[in-house]
This record gives sequence, C-alpha cells and structure tokens, in this order.
Amino acid sequence: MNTRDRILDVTTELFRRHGYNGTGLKQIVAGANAPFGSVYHFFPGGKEELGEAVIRRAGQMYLEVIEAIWDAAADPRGGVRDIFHGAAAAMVETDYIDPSPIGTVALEMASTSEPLRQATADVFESWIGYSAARLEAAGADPKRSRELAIAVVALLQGAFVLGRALRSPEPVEAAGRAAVSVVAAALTR
Amino acid sequence: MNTRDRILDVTTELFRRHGYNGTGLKQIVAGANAPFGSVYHFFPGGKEELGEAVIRRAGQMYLEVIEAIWDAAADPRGGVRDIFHGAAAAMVETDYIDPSPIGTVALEMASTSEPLRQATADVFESWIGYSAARLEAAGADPKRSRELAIAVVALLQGAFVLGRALRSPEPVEAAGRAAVSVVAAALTR
DNA sequence: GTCTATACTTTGATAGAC
DNA sequence: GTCTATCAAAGTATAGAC
Repeated sequence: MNTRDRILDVTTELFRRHGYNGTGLKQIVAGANAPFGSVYHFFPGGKEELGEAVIRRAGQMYLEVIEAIWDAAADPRGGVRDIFHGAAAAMVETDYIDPSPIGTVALEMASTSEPLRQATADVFESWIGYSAARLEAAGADPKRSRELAIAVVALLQGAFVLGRALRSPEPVEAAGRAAVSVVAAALTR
Repeated sequence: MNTRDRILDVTTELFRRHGYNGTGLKQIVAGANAPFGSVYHFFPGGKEELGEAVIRRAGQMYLEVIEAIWDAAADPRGGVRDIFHGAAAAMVETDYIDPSPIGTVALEMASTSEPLRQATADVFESWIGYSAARLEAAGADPKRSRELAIAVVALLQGAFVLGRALRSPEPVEAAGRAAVSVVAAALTR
C-alpha cells in the first residue's frame, strides 16, 4: 500500500480511539511507518488537511456500506435493522472502538476549525440525504422523510456515544429497535 | 464564588467547546483567574481528577433539569418534548456549543482513561435509570422501559452531534419528534 | 518522494516562596 | 491557600540532504 493511504488508514484508526486532539502527528507517522515529512508532502495543510481527508473518506466509505445494506435488505425496516446490527457487532469485535471517527471529531472541533466542522456536516448531510431518498422511495411522506432520516442518523450516533461509554452493545441494539419502530410508523401511515 | 467552583465552571465551559484533549490546564487557570497551583491543590489527581469531577457534576445538574421538566410536564410526551425543545433553544442561544460536555468526553476518552469512561457511563446510566422509572410510572411495559429510555438518551446525544456539526437546531427538533413518537407508541400499547 | 534533524510552542506537572 | 518559576515531554511545523 502507498504511503498516502497508510497515513490515512492509521489516522482513521487513531481518530476512532482517541479523537482528533488526542492523536499526535508523531503517533501517526510511527504507525504508518512513514517519514515525518511525508505527512506534509501529501497534506500540505498539515494536521487539519489530513483530518479533513480522513473525515471525508470515512464518510464516503460509510455511505457505501449503508447503500449496500439497503440494497440487500428486503424492506426499509430490514435495512435499518441490519445497519444497527452490523454496528453493534463491529463494536463488540473491536472492543468498543468508535465505529466511525466522524462524531468524535464533530464534537471536538465544531467550535475550533471551520474546515473540519464543514467536513463533518457534509458527511452527515450525505447520509441524511441518501437515507431520506430511500425512505421516500419506500413510501414515506416526502415532507417527513428528511426528519425521519435525521432521527435514524441521530439514533446511530447517539448509540455510539452510549455504547462506547457503557462498553456494551445494548445501546446500539436498543436504538436500532427504536429506529425500526419510527420508520415503520412512518411507512404504514 | 470560591476558587474550586470557578475552576469547575470554566473547565465545564471549555470542555463543551473543545472537549477534554482540546482544553489546556493553562487555559483553565487563566479563565478561572486562579493560580496554577490551585488546580493541584483542589484536584491532586491533576487534569484527570478535574475532568472526572466536571463530568459527574454536569451529569448531576442535567439529571436535576430533566427531573424538573418531567415534574412540570402534563404527561410523558410533554416531558420528552420539552427536554428536546429546551436543548434546541440552548444550542441556538449559545451559538451551537455542546449543551453538555459529557458526550464529547465519552467519545474522546473511553479508550484512554478508565476513570473518565466510568464517570461518563455512570452519568448516562443515571439518566437512563431515571427516565426508565418515569416511563414505567406512566404505564410503559417494565420490560421495555429501559430500552425506551436508552433510545431517548441516544436521540438526544446524537442530536447534539448533528446539531453541532450542521450548526442548526433542526436535528434536535427532529430527534425530539422521533422521541415523542417512540414514547407515545410504547404508552398506548 | 523519502528521510532526518531540528525549531518553536504548548502541554501537564512539580517545587518552593509567601 | 495563593502564586511564581521552572521542568521534561509532547505537540505541530519546517528546512534541507539524499
């Protein structure tokens, strides 16, 4: 794998464990077996530019995972259920590392770095927009599909916070059942 | 106000904006107009002990706010609705500072500091336990009241993440309507 | 593009005078 | 209890050889 991708991979992993401020550039180059100068070669804007790239790449990867799950699911309820089940399983397997680095960076940096805040906002909007479109296609009221999608994404992000704090998959499972119930209610109306 | 409380207040405020790792001890003593040594006088365990005190105090304060809202509300739906309305208003008023420092610290530190992780877990459990008891008293199935309470807390925390990233009260309002709908469904069954 | 060395700043923490 | 001075380590960033 090339140096740039190794740097991105290691930084993503470190952000998931320690967030943006908790991750040092020295840790990153050590983990990526890269010379220190390479970070500034590939990301001239330094840590902030690297962080933004990590957020946007992780957001895109997750969007593709969500798309694949929706495509494989029989109906919207099944799609939502599978997304939360997958996330719960991932948390247990990884010893409760945050499934995605995005929520942590959003909370840490929204008041500090406008480029990073904007990157997290763009990612969340992409998830919300995609989910709203799928819910609408499944029969949800167009006027309520965005609100519904926001609730599902909020349940997922909030469940990550609780699951990580409690070191348990229970919050993700509970949030998943709530998400299915909210979606089901909107579709049978 | 005494020095110890000033330190706690300033640290809470800084955690809400920049999280645990983004807040320096020097910033704290500058903001609190306190000598540097006072931090170690009142919190011999250093930053970690101070952080734990901030988390537990904020968690207790929020629990009391939630209790007051429940007591004032006509029914559970109203209580849940008021909690989210209040949070949305607070975010707008404070230019989208995180309403509480707890979620950020939980995500940042869960894999790094066991005392801080435990403190965030204890706070979330106290919110979940109290909310579950109120829902149960209102007629929710005892077997489902905990799951319901977890979903409401997850919606709230997730909405903070999204609201902060998007700089909008929309996610908190949307999550609030979803929370009311989930609670209402569980009570009319 | 790779790698090393280094500059400069900020961090958390400690010692000791008052 | 208050306050100052200072430390060692870690933080980001840069320069320049190869």
